[in-house]
Amino acid sequence: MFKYIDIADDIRNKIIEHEYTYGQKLPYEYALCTLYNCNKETMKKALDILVKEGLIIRRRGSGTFVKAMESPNIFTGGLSQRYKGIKEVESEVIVFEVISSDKIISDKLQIEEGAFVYHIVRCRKLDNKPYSIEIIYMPISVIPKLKIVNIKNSIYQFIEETLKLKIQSAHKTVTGHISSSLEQEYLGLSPTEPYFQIEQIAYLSSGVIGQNEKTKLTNNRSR
Amino acid sequence: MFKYIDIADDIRNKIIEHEYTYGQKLPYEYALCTLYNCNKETMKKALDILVKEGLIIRRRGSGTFVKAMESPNIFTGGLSQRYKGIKEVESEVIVFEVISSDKIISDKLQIEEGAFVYHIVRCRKLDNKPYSIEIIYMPISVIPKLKIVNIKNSIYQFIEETLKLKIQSAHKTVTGHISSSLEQEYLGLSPTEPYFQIEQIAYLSSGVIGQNEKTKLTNNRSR
DNA sequence: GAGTGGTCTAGACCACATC
DNA sequence: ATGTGGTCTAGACCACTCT
Repeated sequence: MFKYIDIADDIRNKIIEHEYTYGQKLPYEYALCTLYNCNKETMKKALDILVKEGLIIRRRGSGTFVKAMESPNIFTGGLSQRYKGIKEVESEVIVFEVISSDKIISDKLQIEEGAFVYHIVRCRKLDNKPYSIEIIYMPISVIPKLKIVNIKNSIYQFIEETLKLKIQSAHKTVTGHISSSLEQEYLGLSPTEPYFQIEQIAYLSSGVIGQNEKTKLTNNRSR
Repeated sequence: MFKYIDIADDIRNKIIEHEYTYGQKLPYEYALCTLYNCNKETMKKALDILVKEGLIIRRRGSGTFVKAMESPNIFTGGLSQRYKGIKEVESEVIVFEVISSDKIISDKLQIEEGAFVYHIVRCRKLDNKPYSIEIIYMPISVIPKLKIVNIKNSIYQFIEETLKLKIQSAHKTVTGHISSSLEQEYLGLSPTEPYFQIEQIAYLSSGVIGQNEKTKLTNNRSR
């Protein structure tokens, strides 16, 4: 019925059938436009669908890449959330260490088993009431100089504002669990009280750090 | 930084501050374009943001409306989901009756307390394994002629294909719960096993039934 | 500077809703 | 028939990345 949906379907099939393989760069946008005989905006609509589905990633200035098996840069799990709302949040850092990754973690992050990763456990508080435990595993190669003060608040904020790196995309999956003893202790749950687990995999816009100092943050909204 | 985000911010503020009130029709798209000095596509991008946020609803041929307090047409709750995946689904109908709505239900559906609603409880099965219980409340005025055969499979499908009504939008909220005895019985959960509750409120594109018989369903995808 | 995506526009045409 | 949104286009310009 609609061109951009047809195009998205076609490209999705090519990804599923490995005609476009993991990590591969897709043809230049205008080349795709020629191929599908459509306009750039229409192509963008089509590709935006696949971006939402997590199949591809688009990098301004670089290109469009098939994402599925590409390495995420951060893996956070076990964010057990009890309340929503946008308020000031504080974090109590429970664990901050560098460990050798086991199979599960190395799989999630697509790194070599045994590679060193930060292991961070934070208890996040809202109005002094704990509302979530966040467990983060992140390869030390992403931010070799991470310090404990950096993770007292939002790690994402630290990454974006201090290190001038952009979180390119993040995908979340939600599952339900019975609270473990760790959660019970820090969140004050009863032994059978369930909670949410949100697993998030984040991608930086570039795997490489630094040399972005010239980037300016323009926060001025027009109007 | 970007015009369409600024416009969305501005209109969102006007909705929050009740400058545009619940149920009100927003100005014609081109009028908004004039107001914000922008193009139609840009305006669409802006409004699409608010659609995603659930603040407005857009009806082709009718207009754009502030949604928050508008009456949903269907309220389904307690869909406790254990597995995901797209496979064939069967439904065992556990309850199919018409009841008088209590306060909670009438609030959710924005109808008069005591108004008659269908009360449907279905156990959905995947490969003969129960995976969810779905509890639906729907004003009888939406589909006065609903029969039990119609709900053996997807109610949404029935509504869309047989009655030629379009589900205009649906919003879901997800919460976690300990399984109740009902869920334990039908899903075979242990007493403390948690599950998901997905509460969904669906809006039809029109509150009025019938007289849409001329609508054709064109399923032929080009290419 | 060259390559690549993102935004924005003006205008055409189409699909659906309402009268 | 008229009002209203949705899609699509051609082209301009901007923002970011990489070398």
